[in-house]
Amino acid sequence: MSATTVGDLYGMPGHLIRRAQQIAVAIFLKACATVDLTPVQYAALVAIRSTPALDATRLSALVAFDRSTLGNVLDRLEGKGLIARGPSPDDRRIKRIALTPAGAQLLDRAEPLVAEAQARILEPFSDGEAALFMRLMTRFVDSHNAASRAPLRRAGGTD
Amino acid sequence: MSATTVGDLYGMPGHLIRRAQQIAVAIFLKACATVDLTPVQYAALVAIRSTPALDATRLSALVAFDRSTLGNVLDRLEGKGLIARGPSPDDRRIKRIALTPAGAQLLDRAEPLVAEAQARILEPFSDGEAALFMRLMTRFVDSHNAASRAPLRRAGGTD
DNA sequence: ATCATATTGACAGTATACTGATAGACAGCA
DNA sequence: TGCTGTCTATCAGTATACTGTCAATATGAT
Repeated sequence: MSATTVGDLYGMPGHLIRRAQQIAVAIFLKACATVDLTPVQYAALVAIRSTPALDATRLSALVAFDRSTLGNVLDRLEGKGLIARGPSPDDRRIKRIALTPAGAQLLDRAEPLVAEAQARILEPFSDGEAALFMRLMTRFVDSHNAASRAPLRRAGGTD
Repeated sequence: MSATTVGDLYGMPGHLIRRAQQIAVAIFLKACATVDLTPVQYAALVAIRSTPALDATRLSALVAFDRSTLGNVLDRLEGKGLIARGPSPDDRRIKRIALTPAGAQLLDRAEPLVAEAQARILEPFSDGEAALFMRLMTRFVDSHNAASRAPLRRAGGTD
């Protein structure tokens, strides 16, 4: 039989990945408390800044968000005055998304904080281990890219 | 200067970990569709089975859930008839949690499915890489254990 | 015994994420 | 032109998480 025990749980990749995500988010939020940004909001702002005339569907593919979730994220960013949404001249289905000046300014302030958070996330590792960790994780998400509902699709030209 | 671009995002540990979690959950849910269990629900059931006279607070520490979230998880498990909650004879604040026969049976059915999901999660890796991945992840969550709101605390005796 | 403190379970509020459905708009084809 | 299929944004429903708060209950110190 060999029924699973709590101890077995700790050795399951799914459990470790869930814990890692809990931890990474907590570190990010703590580091970015002064700019009041979540990891997802930060990623959205970065993608919006570096991609002109972006629409929600393309944004969701760029940063691997679920489309259904993205609408709420954008609502919050718009509510905070960090982005603006307007109609597209070409296609009336599309809403174009752009940073406001306030959004661009906040993003500038956020960047060093995010860099610090990322460094803190890798703190348990030596330089070599960190590189190895990143290589393994990159291969993991690349190999499994199609497995989640929100697969990442890199932009055509802009980045 | 050197403003972050979308491409930089892909190389951030936080982003990779978020993607990995998306992927691992998707694989789990697909594998366990026939038993209708989420990763968190499965972990709760395993912990409940292997720990007699468990209460919610101790359970949350065992599997590193947030206590506020755990109440809802237990509500759902109770609604599905998989667990039962009753008062403790010693302490009227505490509700004891136990598996129902239906819960035990479902857990038995779930276990091979979960094992398959865990194997599929590690599929991108060779055996050696998978072991390395697990070692790095284990050290990661152990080192950062205190960083999240729901740090894991292993049980005293039972496991 | 009483009072200060801690613990337990619960709740409201916010944010992320997925499923599935829908309405509006576009594009290619008969 | 009208039909069909596709794409866009959005919504309802469910599940996971975190913050902060609260009342009821225990516990330890006095």
